[in-house]
Amino acid sequence: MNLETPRTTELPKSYEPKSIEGKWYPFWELERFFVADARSTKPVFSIVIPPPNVTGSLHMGHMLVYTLHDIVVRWRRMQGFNTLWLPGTDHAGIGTQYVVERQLAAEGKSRQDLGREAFEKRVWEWKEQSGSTILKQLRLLGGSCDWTRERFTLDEGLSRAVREVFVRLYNEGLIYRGKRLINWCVRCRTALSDLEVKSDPVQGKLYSIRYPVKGSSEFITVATTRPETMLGDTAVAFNPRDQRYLSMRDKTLVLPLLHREIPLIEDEFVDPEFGTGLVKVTPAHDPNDFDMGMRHQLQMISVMDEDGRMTPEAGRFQGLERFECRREVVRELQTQGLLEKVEDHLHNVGHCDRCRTIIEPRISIQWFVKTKPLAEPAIAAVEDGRVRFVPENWAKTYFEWMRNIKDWCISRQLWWGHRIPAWYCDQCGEIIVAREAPQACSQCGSSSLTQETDVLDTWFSSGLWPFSSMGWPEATEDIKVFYPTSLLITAFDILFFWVARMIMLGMKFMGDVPFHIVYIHSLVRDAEGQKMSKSKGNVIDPLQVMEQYGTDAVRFTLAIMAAPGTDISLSHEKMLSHRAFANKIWNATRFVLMNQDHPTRRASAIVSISTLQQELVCRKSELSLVDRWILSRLANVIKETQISLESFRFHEATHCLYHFFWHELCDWYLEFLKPRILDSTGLENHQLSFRVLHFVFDQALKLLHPFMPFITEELWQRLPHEGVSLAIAPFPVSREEFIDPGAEKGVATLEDVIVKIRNVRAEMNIEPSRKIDVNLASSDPAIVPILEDGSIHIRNLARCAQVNIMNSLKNLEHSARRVALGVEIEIPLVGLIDFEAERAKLEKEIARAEKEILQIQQKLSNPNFLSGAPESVVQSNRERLIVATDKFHKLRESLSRL
RNA sequence: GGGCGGUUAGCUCAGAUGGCUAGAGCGCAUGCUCGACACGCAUGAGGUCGCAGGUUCAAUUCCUGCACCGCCCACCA
Repeated sequence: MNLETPRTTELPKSYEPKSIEGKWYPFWELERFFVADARSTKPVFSIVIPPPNVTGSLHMGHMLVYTLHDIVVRWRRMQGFNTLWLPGTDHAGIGTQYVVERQLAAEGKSRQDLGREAFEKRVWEWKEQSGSTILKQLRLLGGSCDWTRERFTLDEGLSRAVREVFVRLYNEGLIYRGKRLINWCVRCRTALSDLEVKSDPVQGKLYSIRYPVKGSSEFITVATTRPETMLGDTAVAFNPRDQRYLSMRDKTLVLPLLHREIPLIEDEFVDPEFGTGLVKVTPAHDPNDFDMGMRHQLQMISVMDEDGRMTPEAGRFQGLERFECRREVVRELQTQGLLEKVEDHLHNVGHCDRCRTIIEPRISIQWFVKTKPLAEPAIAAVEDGRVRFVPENWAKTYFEWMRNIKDWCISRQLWWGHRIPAWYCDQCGEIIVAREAPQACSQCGSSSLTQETDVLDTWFSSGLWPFSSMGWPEATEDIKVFYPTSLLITAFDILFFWVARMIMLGMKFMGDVPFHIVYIHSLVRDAEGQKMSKSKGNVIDPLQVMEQYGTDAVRFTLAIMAAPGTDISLSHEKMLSHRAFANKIWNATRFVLMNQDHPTRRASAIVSISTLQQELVCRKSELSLVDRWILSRLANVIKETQISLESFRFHEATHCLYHFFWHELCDWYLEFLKPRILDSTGLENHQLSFRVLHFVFDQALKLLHPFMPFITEELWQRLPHEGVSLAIAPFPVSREEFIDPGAEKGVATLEDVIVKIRNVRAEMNIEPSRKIDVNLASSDPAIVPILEDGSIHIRNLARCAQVNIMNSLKNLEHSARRVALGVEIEIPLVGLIDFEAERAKLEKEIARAEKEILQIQQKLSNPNFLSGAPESVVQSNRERLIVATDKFHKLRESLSRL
């Protein structure tokens, strides 16, 4: 037990986040509170970070996902779990390479100028220089990661895991090398997976081209958006159900410009309704055509190279850039009278996800993962609930994709990444796939081997993250203890890229799911609901707003807005109001601190919290109504917080705590207590009340700590406390003994009575300093003792001189009457207000209202006004009339009561 | 073309398995230098819960259709 004597340090009147945020993180880290223990016997809670791009810096999306991580992790840690939050970064192959290439471009250089080795060195340097930025920022926001376990996807250990997986999948035939049509980015000069292609609408043209029929003067017409690809055509197709072309089925066509003979084929794929019902088939440059080419054993002619320039196959168009070639082809066709028509055509075109260049479907030799066999167990794992999605409708999206999964192109012609562990024998061409570089060819024994130059898709290594980060393929302690992880928190946009692949690879190599729950968080948008982007200039920088409003306020804002399934429209107003909440916490606690030093209250600080709680349970009968009430409310709030957190309803947990702290604890409980606290005579029961107060604040700060770690730690350390840090203090547990519906109902009645009296005071303009008498009556025998008990509070909070509790009201003239929850209220007004003056005031206002009504009515009955004035003006006058009439009636009512 | 989500106060949004006087923050109005807090306190105004049907004793909540907005996937050349 570590108890400190209360401090009397003067605290600033308003909360200054900067003055305290800096000191706690180093303390937590130094004390190793966040380090998980593989040998602990406590129940385990583990989570791995979605590794950010190593060269990235914190944006609001990160801030949200890390805040949610930290809330869950801190909560579980306080609950006594052996908690691991494993941090790290991703090498982000194409992304990082693109960034460094742009840097080089600014120096007027290309990666080819440097050469592979020098380029890789350059990227590593960049990584060393900027690689820890985002992790430093993660500390700033309070992320309670276990830094002793930090990993990087290109670490030696993780690279070993990558090679191990590659070799095993290859040996099982689940990785193969093949010549396929893939998505090619001519700028990045690499293959991409289907997921890395984003299709955007482009305003293009649809060209109708005539293909002459061999041995006749006839021709047929095909339509295309990409005339340059016709140079690679190896057939024209129609649907066999299409009667129009059946008679032509055996004809041969002559490809314009190149005069190559191509067949007319029949294929179900062709839609007879579109265009002429005839499709040119270019197997080497279109996915659908590729499939047709495979079905009909068509020749595949590549007319474009890896830079998007025309190959020798394109005849005299060789060397032209692809769009230049398009113009040339069109012009040539036109000259020859083969261009029938050109129409505007809006269609979707694939773009490189990274650099936005238009994708070129291209045939090349690449490495693929055969995904179907991996997908099956991964689908089953979600079907039978071993992996659960929150919100659960995401499972549908997951199934949809997984059930239609296509093979995954994993090779990239990049230099930054895991080099594929395959070697080619220069002698016999044998392919050797191995964990380490082989000495000699397994086939011919030649020692002249060349390693594959391609690297792997970044997501290949990310897909192993939950176990590679824990030391796999070694059978480490960490894997035994922390795998499968408890939870994954991530955004929906990497559901396929990452989540699906982790499930597939986890099932395959660990024989178990990588996590039990996938929580899909929402997108952070700006106040207008727009996506944040640099070009729109609506980006909110987390570091800047953390500075401006305090980290805790920003965290709290994100959490309270994180309703599952809806996007977050982040605004400065929201963060401002939660900064105010932090300030409220600060000042309420400051109030307690300012008053705890009185000798009669010291006693409350001498016991531990658990002892104090037990004492309050035992002495419940001695507690006052409001003490029993706040303890009951606290117990219910703990329960609600618990339930909300268990179901990832962060917005509910935060709402509940916000309301409890501000509107119950501060607005009512502290106000109820003030007279006692300020009374320094030191009566025994005051001391008990103070113990309740102390207990409630301890619990409230603990409840808030996962959301607002800095301010709560600071204040808790200043209060008498047990333990060295809130970070490892026990999370409150709801005690049934404190739940007291009677007290809750009683205080609700008191509050309502007080509100109704204030209501009258405000309406009648009774000066705040003027004390009034009230008569209260209730037919409910249970309420009478509550009123008697609470009359002191009614006097204090409604500023009453006398509170008379009676069987029935006196029915006084010149009084105001109200009904609260089961209580009738009567307030004598004689002597309180100057009836004459009050009446005169009201009559004057009534006259003014009448005049206004008359004026508007006159206007509205004037046909000239109605026809001449703009509709908006007429409408606003109608509205004004309604308002004025309403006001008039209210004033009349008040007058009649006087 | 298929799928998902949204439509509730002036604004931004909560309202899980149907029943509360439909809530919060900001904003607005009025009044408060009441010994924690003006980043505050008190009081108040403001809602046909997108539209049309249906189920039910009861629908903001469940079902069907429609309208508008946003997103994802697949794409017809």
